[in-house]
Amino acid sequence: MRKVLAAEFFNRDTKIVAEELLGKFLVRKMNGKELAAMVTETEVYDGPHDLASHASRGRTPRTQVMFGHPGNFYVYLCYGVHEMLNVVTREKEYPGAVLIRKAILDTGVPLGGPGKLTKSLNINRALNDKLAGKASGLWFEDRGINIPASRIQKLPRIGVAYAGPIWSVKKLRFALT
DNA sequence: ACGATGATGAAC
DNA sequence: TTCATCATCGTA
Repeated sequence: MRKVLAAEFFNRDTKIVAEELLGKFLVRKMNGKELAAMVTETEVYDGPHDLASHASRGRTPRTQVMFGHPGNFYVYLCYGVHEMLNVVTREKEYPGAVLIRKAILDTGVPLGGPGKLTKSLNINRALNDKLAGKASGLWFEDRGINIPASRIQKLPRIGVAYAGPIWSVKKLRFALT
């Protein structure tokens, strides 16, 4: 079983999408070859009220992507150094996204940390606002792996202390054990 | 513990 | 146009 995830997969509750992306494969086409990595850690950035989300400051040239089409990538530069990969969730006009934080190559090599993951898979802002799919050279696949809820750990998000005492501690990071 | 490194958004 | 800030990582 090998099914490319389409836009409707992402047009759902952001937490559901973040949870269901665990065990799915992120596939990158690079110079004719396909590199596949199973997603093992995600983070939820959901809605205008989420003070950790870029969208909490409203629609800006950068964040408009989050208000856009579900299934599009949101890629931005972090700390002037690292490209961060997100997928947009929910219907148009509602800002939601899932940050892809970790994955493991089918060779067993872990891609740990969102900055290292994008570097390894040659992902950058050229993919910003592009639809996840074979046309863009980067997509998600369901390869039939079923993840039981007992294997999903819910933890606080990383690096969001600026979001304040409520939003910084919410357990919106999902990790596969 | 800290510096690299540059885009972003808000203020002036 | 300036300025503080930042969804990280490698080195110390």
